[in-house]
Amino acid sequence: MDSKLILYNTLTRRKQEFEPLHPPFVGLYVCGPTVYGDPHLGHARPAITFDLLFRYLRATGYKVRYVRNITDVGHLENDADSGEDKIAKKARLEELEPMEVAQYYTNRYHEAMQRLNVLPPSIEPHASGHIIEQIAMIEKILDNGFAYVSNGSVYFDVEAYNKKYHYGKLSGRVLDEMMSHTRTLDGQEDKRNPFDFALWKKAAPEHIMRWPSPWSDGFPGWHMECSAMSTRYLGETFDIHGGGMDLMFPHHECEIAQSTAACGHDSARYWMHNNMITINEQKMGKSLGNFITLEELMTGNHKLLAQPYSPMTIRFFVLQAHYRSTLDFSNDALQAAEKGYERLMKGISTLNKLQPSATSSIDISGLESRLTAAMDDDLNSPIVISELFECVRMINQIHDGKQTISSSDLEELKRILNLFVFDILGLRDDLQNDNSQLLSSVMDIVLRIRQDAKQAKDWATSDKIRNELTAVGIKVKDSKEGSDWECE
RNA sequence: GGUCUGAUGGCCGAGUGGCUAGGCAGAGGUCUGCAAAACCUCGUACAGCGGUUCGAAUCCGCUUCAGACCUCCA
Repeated sequence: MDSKLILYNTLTRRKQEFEPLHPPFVGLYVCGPTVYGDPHLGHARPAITFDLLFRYLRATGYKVRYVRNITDVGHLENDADSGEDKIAKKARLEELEPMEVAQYYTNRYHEAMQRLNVLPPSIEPHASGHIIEQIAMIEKILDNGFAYVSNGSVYFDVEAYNKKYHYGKLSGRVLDEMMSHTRTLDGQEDKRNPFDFALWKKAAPEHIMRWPSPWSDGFPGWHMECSAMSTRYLGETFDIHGGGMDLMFPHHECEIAQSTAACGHDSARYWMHNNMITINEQKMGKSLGNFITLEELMTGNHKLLAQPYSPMTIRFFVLQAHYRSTLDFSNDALQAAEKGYERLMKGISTLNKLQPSATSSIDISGLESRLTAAMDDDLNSPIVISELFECVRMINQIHDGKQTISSSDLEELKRILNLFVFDILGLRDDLQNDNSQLLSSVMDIVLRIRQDAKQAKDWATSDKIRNELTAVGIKVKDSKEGSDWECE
């Protein structure tokens, strides 16, 4: 496929042509979930966004190493807290081993991702499994003079770093301005400056998750894991770093600072950030308590949900908006996505039933390049979908006998749609179920009986068959050629 | 207060100097014994006020409103 991918790079605040360091290889790192709670709709956005990127890069011939971490340690409750991290806190509440909690929610996350047809990353490293790498990186930062030890903890010296480099280059912040607007919090007496952040934190006696280090028994700071693991698996410099917009500051800013302080140069060349899913125009998030878990969405078991929504409805809903736009949740929007998804899938199954003609009255020559151009333009999946709906209209016109398609065009159309609908957008036809083969044979019999009744103008019988099928969720569709059917 | 986004028809959402996506919902029609599906037609929308331009939803300025980040968060 001939493509020239353009991506919006948060670092430069503009769209740039994507040029990998070592083609055909691409290194992609994305911030994964913190596994202390059930995955919610907010988690679906970055997962699907970067799944789309992963799939598209692969479809265009790149060999991608996609690293997405599991954060199972290291997120402090807050700076004013005793330093106990979230996982340990949750563990005490549930009286479970911390790793049991992490494993449970990791499994839950994987289940949800599988249902959303999100491909597993190439490597899924755990923060707890890379303490050694994190300690080594902290030592390097200390050696380079951009960190200091204080009372068993290690802090990043933002001021020293900013003299040589630019702290704030990603988020557009200026250190001097930040200094004049920073509140002083309690429990920060170990730090030289309030905006210094922890690289290593000494554990309080009651803290369960702890590891030995040259400075104290403790645990790594919030941002260390991503710097350490991206370097470990993708090298000091790699192609793309992704994550949610809310991670831009401080998380990604600190990652840049850490990697630069340790290695002397930038790590990721392209920074990509997906936008948030909002609910009543507010960010959906754990801290706001307005989130809907993916399980609730799929079962409909939540007071805001009018009905359950299938995983593919959710995926389609996410893909119908561009990843850098906020996407507002509502039942109306989800229901529209559900209908749209069904229309697309019905179109694909109609395509597979089409009979070719000697010639084509339709023109599909520009289709693939339009679809590719849309994806190349910073992953514009909404445009891809609008093109696909044009195809559905075309398919239905052919089905209705209003247009014709040659066998070579038919094969080409099937190839292109399979590529974009299933391989790149990652949709799955969930409208077909496992018993479809058997059901289809049974339906053939039933419909033949009904056809006989119609021939005999026995409308009472034919209507009875149709009505009773409708009652169990099977819709009968009559046309000139005969009868067809579909499940609700 | 700082940094940064955004405001598009009933709803969701692309686009971003002239040709004004797409889906859902709605109206009319074709087809059909009826129904459904499908197909055809239709809404002329871009927060407000100025400015630039032959021409702006699209560029510039101001105003209003909303959101994100600045403490864990996708």
